Amino acid sequence: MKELTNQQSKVLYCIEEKLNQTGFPPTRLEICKKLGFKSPNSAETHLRALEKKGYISIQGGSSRGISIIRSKNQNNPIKNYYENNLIPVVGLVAAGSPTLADENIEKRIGVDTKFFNKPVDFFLRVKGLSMIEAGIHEDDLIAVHKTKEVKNGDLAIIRIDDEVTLKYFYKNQNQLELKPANKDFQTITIDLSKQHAEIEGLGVGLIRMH
Amino acid sequence: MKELTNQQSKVLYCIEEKLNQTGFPPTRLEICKKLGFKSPNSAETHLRALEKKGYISIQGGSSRGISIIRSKNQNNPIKNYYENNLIPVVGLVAAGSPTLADENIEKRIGVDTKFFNKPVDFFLRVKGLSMIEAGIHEDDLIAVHKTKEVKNGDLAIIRIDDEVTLKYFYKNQNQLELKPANKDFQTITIDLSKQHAEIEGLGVGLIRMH
DNA sequence: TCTTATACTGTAAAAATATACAGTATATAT
DNA sequence: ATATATACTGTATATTTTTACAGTATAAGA
Repeated sequence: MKELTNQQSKVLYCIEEKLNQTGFPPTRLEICKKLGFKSPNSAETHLRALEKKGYISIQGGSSRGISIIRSKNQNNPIKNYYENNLIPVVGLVAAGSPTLADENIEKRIGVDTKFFNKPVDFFLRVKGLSMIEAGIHEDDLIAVHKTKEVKNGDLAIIRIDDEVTLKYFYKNQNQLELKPANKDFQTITIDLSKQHAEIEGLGVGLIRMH
Repeated sequence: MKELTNQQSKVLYCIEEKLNQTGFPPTRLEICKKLGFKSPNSAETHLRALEKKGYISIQGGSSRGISIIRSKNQNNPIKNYYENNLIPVVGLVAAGSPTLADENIEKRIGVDTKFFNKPVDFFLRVKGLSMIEAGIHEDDLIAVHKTKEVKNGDLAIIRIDDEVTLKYFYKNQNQLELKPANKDFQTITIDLSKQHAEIEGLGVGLIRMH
């Protein structure tokens, strides 16, 4: 299904909301009022876009003739929610691998996988203060996208033997540098011809609970 | 609940059917066509009777403004889903109030309200660097729990006139101190007997997208 | 008997609504 | 370079829709 723009999502939500509140869909003008548009045509064009992308159908010549199209795996939002959104939280123990094996999963949390810019495969609980100058605190959760494609300067999750670490990634030929964001910590330098390092993934987000 | 006549039941069923088929209620004329009436007033009077007996409510001045009144315990899973999981993100503009008015909502994101330790009412997008030493960066999202109950040292969202700010909260009698987490910024001191400050809520979490 | 509710037809006007058309502007893809 | 999609304002009009009013008729209750 084609992705919606921010504005299109708002219009779709506006329709859902009106349906939930009143049992009937909004008019163009009601959408405008709700979202601050000044021309009924603003609503109209968004509705046409939503129709084109298959999210709604519009019955021409009828007032409020908007139907939300619910595809098969969409029609049970609660089931869908739990299947798609309970992401595991993995504790980063001193010498442990961040695998998704059950014994490493602290809990699961309800976050949309598509919430961050890249899909989230798991969350990693941060230990230590090595990244504090990057605003990454102890016990923060780092949203990790599993990938081997990590560029220089990226926040990466790297495993060296059984030790997992979260650092800035820099690589030149066979030399791998893992830089902390804390003056009190030293850069880890690895000669890849002598020692193996596994790229576990990319840090694509952060969640903190106060 | 008052009993319905045969014809009134037919009209009520006609509304249900239309809702199931299209997602929006019928017009007077559509009811007439379905039930064989020749005057829109036939439908009108039946609708008034249904309203009087408490089966539907009619929103005057609106097309298709018919809502079927359902007993309280009938839970609506879709409504429930959206209430629980699509949390608004509010942009913290330089001089703006973090209200949930639609024009201030950037978008909505799929996060369980119960995910943080306290329920999240909205997310606030951080502007500026005044809290950077607390690991709060520009464009981070602060999960806000709407409350007036804020203790000294808490991360609070405070509105002074139209200006909204995120700071550490300290209060002694009439003196309110809002402390930044950045050496380059100064503590805001407010004499509450002279100036009003509104507690908008408590920061209960943080989300960052890389 | 008189009122009230039900159950309709028929007409008309006011109000709500959809929708086309003419613009402006920006971003992205081809 | 030229389309195409997005994201709007603003105006106008045809159509849809509500809703009031004027009737007719039957049945039930006070």
